[in-house]
Amino acid sequence: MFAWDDIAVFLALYRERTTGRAATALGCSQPTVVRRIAALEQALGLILFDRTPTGLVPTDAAHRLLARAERVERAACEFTAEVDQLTGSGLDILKLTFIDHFERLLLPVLREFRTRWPGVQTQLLASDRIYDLARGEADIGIRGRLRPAGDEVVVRQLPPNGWTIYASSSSKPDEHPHSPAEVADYRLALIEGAPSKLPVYQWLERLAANGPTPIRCTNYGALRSAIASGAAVSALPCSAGDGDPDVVPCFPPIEEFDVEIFLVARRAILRRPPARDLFDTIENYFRTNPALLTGERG
Amino acid sequence: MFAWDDIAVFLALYRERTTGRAATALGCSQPTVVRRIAALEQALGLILFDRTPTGLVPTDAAHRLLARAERVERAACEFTAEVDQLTGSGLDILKLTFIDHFERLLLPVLREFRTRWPGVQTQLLASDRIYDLARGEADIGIRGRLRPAGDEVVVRQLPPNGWTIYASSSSKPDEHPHSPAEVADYRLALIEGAPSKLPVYQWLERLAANGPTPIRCTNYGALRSAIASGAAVSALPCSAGDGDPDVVPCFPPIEEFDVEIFLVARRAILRRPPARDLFDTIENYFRTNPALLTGERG
DNA sequence: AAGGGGGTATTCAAATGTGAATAGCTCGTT
DNA sequence: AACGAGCTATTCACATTTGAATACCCCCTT
Repeated sequence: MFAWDDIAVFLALYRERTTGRAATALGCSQPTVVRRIAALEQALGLILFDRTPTGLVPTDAAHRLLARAERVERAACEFTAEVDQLTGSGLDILKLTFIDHFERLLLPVLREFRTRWPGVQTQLLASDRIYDLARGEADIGIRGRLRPAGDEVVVRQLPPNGWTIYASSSSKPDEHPHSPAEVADYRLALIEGAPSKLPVYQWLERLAANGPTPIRCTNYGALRSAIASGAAVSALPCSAGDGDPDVVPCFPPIEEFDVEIFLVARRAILRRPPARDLFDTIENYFRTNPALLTGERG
Repeated sequence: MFAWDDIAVFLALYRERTTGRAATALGCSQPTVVRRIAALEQALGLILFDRTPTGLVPTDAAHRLLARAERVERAACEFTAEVDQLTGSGLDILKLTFIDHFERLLLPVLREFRTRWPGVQTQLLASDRIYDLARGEADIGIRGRLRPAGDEVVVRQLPPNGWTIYASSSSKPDEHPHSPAEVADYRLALIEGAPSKLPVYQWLERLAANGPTPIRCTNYGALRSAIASGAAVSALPCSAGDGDPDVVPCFPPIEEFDVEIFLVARRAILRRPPARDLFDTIENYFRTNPALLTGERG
């Protein structure tokens, strides 16, 4: 059996990509990170990172495990959130809830926020459940598709989340499509579950019906792996794909597949300066860097 | 920040009720359990257990935290399940998925199973997601309400899960109802989310509309606390309430609120003797102790 | 009243995990 | 070719955590 704590090491390493940065993120020393990740790999019987002179790069196994690891982290965050409700010490804690991969997109913002307000703790809650901001289950969040309603919440529309087709960054120019019309000629990866209802994946489903047998994935992590490995091409949100060194966009985002995104906060919480600051910072961050969401357009 | 590992200590202690048994369950020594739980309480700023000469009894806070802690545990189990899929070493692992509190109900069975088949590992997967047995995401499970279908799975109907109204075990006879007709006269606790669709809670919703303002809970743990504390009465499945020292049934289960329960296994997995054994043992366990599910009926 | 069995908490030597310093590696630059 | 920046891995003295033994406490039985 492995130590659950080591999952935190895995996540920090996955996000920071070097043992040194992961160590500061975890609040321990660099040798400790080396040992703990080695111990985890040993316990799991699995290589999670390839060691390179520029840092650690996650193996395929690591990509497939990411979603599960994040679930553990979120469950732990919810545990502490509940603790804080019980102790009533929630006064200086901000509960955040973002759609899936946005957590990573906002890492620099959150890091800077934590240094600016060292006394304020931030907690990331699970996003697969719909946290009801009006009831105080979360303070600030980013929601997709449906505009949140109600007097209790303040809503700001962000630049739309663009989507396009991605291929492995190691693929040659002729191994991936260069326009939507060419997509049908390549092996596709499809996603199952809730995301499969997005227009872009429904489009891919229709294309796949007449093309080579598609690869079916149960979550974004697996989908990403399928693309990164070069086994297939598929759609990803630009907010996830554009920052990912292992995949490249095949062409600019397809506007009709844009998904609306909203920054939401409890009205009450915004009276507290740190919350107001974070809210404004996030809004500003995406307004000044819209390409993070929309992708690079012509 | 606390150590995620200590959540495992909390869970073991919650289930075993003594530091000694928790220690053997965790595979560490009794002093370690004492220190780790003390450290956790210190870190959280919360008393989780009252120390008595007969063992540790969970405080109200512990009851409210149980569900969150179990989520962490399940997420961790899913993590290892994924690891085992990746390493292909899943040969001697049985993946189980039960509806919520059944995990605790089956503890004695699982413990005995583990001693009878020491080489076989058991993993409990999250039950809030529907694990598809046919696809091999889980091997053996207990499902409610809908009879699972398909050629890939073997299904056995278990005795129905009975439901009745429970009150605090410290309440006096005149502080709780003695028949369904009297229920409307007491303060009720109601549950939100998926369980609220069960007939028994819909009945309570209707009763509450004309009675004192009800207490609303978001999960079974909170509901149980509300009842145990004496703040309200409400419905619980007999499989959960009858084994709970802090609550007492007010009258025999109401038959019309019975919920059908099915034991399910992948057909393929039953060819392996340990799986077959566990399957038969669980079925037999509930057939010889139907009251565990149905409750004590006049 | 004495004794025994169940529990929690404490002690102390031994095992384990930790961090500062550093070795050793691969790059791009001079 | 030498250098320095940036990284992973190792070393070793030190701090922390662990477990066997045991103290201690409560309660039931004799």
